[in-house]
Amino acid sequence: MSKKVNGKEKGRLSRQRIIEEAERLFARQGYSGTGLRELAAAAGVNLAMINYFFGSKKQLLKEILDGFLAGYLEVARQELQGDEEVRVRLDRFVRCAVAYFASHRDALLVTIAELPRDDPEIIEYKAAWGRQMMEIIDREICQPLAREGSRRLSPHLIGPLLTSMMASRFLFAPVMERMAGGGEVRGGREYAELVSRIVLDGIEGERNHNYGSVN
Amino acid sequence: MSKKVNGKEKGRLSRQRIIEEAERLFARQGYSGTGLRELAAAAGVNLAMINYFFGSKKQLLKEILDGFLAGYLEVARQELQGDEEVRVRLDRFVRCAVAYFASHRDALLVTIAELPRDDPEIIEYKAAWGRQMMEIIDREICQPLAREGSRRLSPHLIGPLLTSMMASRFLFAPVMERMAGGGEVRGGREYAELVSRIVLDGIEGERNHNYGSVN
DNA sequence: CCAGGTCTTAAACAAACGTTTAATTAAAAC
DNA sequence: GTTTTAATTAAACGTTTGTTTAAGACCTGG
Repeated sequence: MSKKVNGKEKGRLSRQRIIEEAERLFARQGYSGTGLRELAAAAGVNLAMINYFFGSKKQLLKEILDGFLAGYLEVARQELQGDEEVRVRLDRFVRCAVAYFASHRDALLVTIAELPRDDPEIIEYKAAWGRQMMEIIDREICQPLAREGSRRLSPHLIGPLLTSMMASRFLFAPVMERMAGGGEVRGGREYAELVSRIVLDGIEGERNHNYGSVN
Repeated sequence: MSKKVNGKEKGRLSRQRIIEEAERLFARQGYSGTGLRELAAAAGVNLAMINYFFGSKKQLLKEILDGFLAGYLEVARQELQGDEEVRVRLDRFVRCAVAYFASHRDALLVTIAELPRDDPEIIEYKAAWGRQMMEIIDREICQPLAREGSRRLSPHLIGPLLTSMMASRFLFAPVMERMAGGGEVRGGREYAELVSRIVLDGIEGERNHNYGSVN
């Protein structure tokens, strides 16, 4: 162990290690299901360090959620806006967001599992993030699509829908891995392509569109 | 309060009330975040009744997961098989599954939030359910589509994808409700239609399919 | 009426929980 | 070299946790 750090960095490293282990444990056992003693042991720090750095367990959770959601929002901003047509930007966004999810898998799982929780300390801040996300999706996807003549889509439905699609693989991964004959964790590349294709053209993908109306 | 039940039914009613309140509380506070005393108070029963009926807290969770997943599997079996073309059956399945999710909202949230947990007592049983689900989806969707000439789809990707799409609205609902200017819980009918349309034809829906290849 | 099963209760158990305190070490600043 | 500041430690705080126990209430079948 490299205990000989420059001094000033020592605390920062402990702090970082706590966050990383918290994401790992919260994803596997849940936020409430993970004790601070177990977390401290996994991170190799003293129990009191967690409250020293973050003030409380809930504040640590907030920091994890904030870090992940801010990064996701950043991806949406960067990939969804531009002069290209909606299809191109949507395809780019899906690929980048899936890649972002893959590299922040634990934080993603923590965020999704804590989404439905109605803790008053956290829900309002999640709503604030949601408002920004809806704004981007409405401006860059829904409005352009409506201008092209497609039916008007509500960003409040499309936003969660897109996010859930891109996250589905990671959400189900623990179960899939336990299933025989499949589920080995392959590169997320082809998965991103599948999601993009379905979002753009449906499950049959760029063919067979000459069916009559259904129902 | 109708305390005057036929006698033999009394226990069954208490048991039922415990399950209902457990779904409600687990959905809002998480499984680990809900204490048995709080649950007992909400259900109007004595603390010891929970262990009397279910043996342990984890067994109660298992029963909730099992009830929901069995119902979901039943919907998939009933709506996905038949002689109609894939599009028709998929459309029907999406509408029925969304309706099922809507009427079992709390159990759905509990199930999704507990999906990534790797508790050895539960994960193997979740995997058993997943295997049955993958079997149905492969037989009724992936294979017929491949026969029609579409690209071969992996049920291990399509299954979680479909489920996540149909669940997205309910998963994000607590956050959406807190957001201003939208998110009022409207009937799931138009939401089911949106999901079905995207699955079948993509986000632009039944038009504008004459774009060139992307990227 | 009484025996037998189901259901309900209050009380206690050890263990684990999140948080706080006070004392100590180590590096930085002056 | 001394003062400040940041990082780390062990120990204890009072609650709350899931579970168990033993006794009592209730209704049912004989």
